[in-house]
Amino acid sequence: MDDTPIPRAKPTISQVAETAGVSRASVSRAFTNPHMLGEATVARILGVAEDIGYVPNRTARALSTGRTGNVALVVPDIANPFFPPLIQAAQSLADKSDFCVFLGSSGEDPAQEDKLLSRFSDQVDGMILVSSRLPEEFIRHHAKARPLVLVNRDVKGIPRVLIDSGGGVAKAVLHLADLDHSRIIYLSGPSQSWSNRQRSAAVLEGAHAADMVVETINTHVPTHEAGRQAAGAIRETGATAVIAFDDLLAQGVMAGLSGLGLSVPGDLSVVGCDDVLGAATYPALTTVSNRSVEAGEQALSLLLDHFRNGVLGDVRLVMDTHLVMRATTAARSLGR
Amino acid sequence: MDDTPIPRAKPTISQVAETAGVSRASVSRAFTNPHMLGEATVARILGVAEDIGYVPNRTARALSTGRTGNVALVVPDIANPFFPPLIQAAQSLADKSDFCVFLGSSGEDPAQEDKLLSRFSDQVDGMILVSSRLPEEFIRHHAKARPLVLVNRDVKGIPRVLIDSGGGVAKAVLHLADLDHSRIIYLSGPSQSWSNRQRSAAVLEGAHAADMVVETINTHVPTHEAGRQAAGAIRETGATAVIAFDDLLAQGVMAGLSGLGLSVPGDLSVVGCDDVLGAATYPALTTVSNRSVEAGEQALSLLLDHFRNGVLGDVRLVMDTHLVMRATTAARSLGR
DNA sequence: AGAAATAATGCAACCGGTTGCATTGTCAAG
DNA sequence: CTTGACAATGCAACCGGTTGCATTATTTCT
Repeated sequence: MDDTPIPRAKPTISQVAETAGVSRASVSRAFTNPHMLGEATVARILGVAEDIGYVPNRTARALSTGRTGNVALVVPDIANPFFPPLIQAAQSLADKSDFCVFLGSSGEDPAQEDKLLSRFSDQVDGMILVSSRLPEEFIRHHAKARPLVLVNRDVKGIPRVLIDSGGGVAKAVLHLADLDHSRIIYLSGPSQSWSNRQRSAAVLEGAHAADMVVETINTHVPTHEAGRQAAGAIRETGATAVIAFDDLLAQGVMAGLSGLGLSVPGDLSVVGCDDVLGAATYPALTTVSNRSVEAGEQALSLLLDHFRNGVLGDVRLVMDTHLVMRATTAARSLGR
Repeated sequence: MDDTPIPRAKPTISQVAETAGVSRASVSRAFTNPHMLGEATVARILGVAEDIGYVPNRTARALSTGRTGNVALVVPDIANPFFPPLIQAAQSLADKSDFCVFLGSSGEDPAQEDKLLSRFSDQVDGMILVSSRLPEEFIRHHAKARPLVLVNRDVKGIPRVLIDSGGGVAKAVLHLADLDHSRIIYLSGPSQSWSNRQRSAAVLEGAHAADMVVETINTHVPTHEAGRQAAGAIRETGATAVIAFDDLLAQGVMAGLSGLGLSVPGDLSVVGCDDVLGAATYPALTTVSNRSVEAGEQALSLLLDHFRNGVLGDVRLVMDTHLVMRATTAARSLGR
């Protein structure tokens, strides 16, 4: 005996309309504009809907209204510990306004990033692009299709939230100068990264002002492994301190240095950026504070504001940072 | 002079049809079933589409076909370092099949998780639920609406991918026994967590077999902070070793212990789980390996298979783990 | 040459909602 | 009593695609 008890198909607006004895239009309005209907009618419709388990279909609604109730969030690499708190913050805020968020990870690849944006474009009301590696014209192009907010990327005319790590990095340079270092390394991150350009500039400028000499070493992607591999090159230079693009690199460098028999901060001082590992490393990493949670919230707020209040001008939100001194920096060792 | 050069609206199938001199049906087929059309016609249509920048609308397509090309991924807490690699893996695989992924974070709250699933339900072809905290009946209910795959949750009849940390934990217990510990603590994670139940059971069982006494201390959420706060209670018990639900807790415990003037592994041995921080902590954490990347890939594969090959039975994929010995375990100190 | 099979394309309904406009019914003002 | 204003609801078109079926043109077979 075949006892399939319930037909699988989800109830639609038509079924509610029929069993409530009203038109489909009325059912629709009961959900979106209840004040257009009599109180009793609304109550009855909602009752029936509840009974048969009806819930409005977001896809159909999107097609009809052009509003999807979705936003997209694209980052270079989910697994990079800088991003999850930001993602979390944005998602949690979106949630409160009943928005769903699409997540995309570009793997630091501009072409991939572009593909993701195109895929998302017609299913979202707006997008947030974090640390975009895309050429400016591409960003502009996508911004034309949908409202778009940038994080850590500075494109004139497009709303952006910037974490100004430059300030913190400048302080780090000063700090090293105080400790008597005169030859330092900047271990660079992705060349397309706005943050990297900013940090790089801050190091160069600060060092120049303090009369130190700086050498830059490039990495392809900011990972622990890349940092480790850079350790050898760093030793070759004879520098006594290194400022890394981010904590992951810094941590890698420390691992690599230790593998070469060099101690931190005894032989070299190391400074990270983003304060992403907290005090978890040993020695505890001196680094530049991060405000990614706030950045994620701000970016999403900008988007939501835009949805509600219409157009949104040339917003440029800057949040400053500071130096978190811990245990990986020390006075230049006498031997060097 | 108003020089708005391009009309903002995206081109639709109708415009392509008109300028190519064919019906809308043909345009549709040119994209989805080109072999039904003459070669020349397909070429012409595709050409026109390219010219005017037409790209099929995913929302409209979804409404009409019932297939959305989206999947949902729900985790308890994005910021917990266990999840990002899994998310990354799943998203990256989805990407290759042209799927978009919705990400939801429940904040360890079952009600929130339920709400997210309902919101996603009608915009996705399937969902992946990682470490669900939902009561079984709720999971079954959602599984009725959409194909659903579980990770680290064992519900009969629903496809699931399980990381069997039990094996690794058992080895950890043995390891501690070898080191002469006889009183140990299990620092428990979320009570709704399948992984927690599994680990807890493995500790209890292993300890019993080795004739050790175990005490369990509960935490609300598995965070660094929670671990830190548990340090006091741990000291009170007089135990000489602790196995923590995950690395975050273990790391917190170490921080807390160190604040109390106790050293690891001198005074107490600590074992984590998930190998999420690599060797980044100091001392480097002894822990149980994690296979979250594979788990994410497997879960998504199961879903995709299901989409293509129809129904999918009672799959239960188990991946084993092992103990990664590093520096936070040592023989029981003589003084204790 | 005529019939039947086959290929290429169009017609029109459908997916599940939303919304401008028309219709009906009430009530108050003139 | 009209009549105009307003409240409550229905009609039907629309959003942008997909797809079963019908139609027409072209082969192929006997």
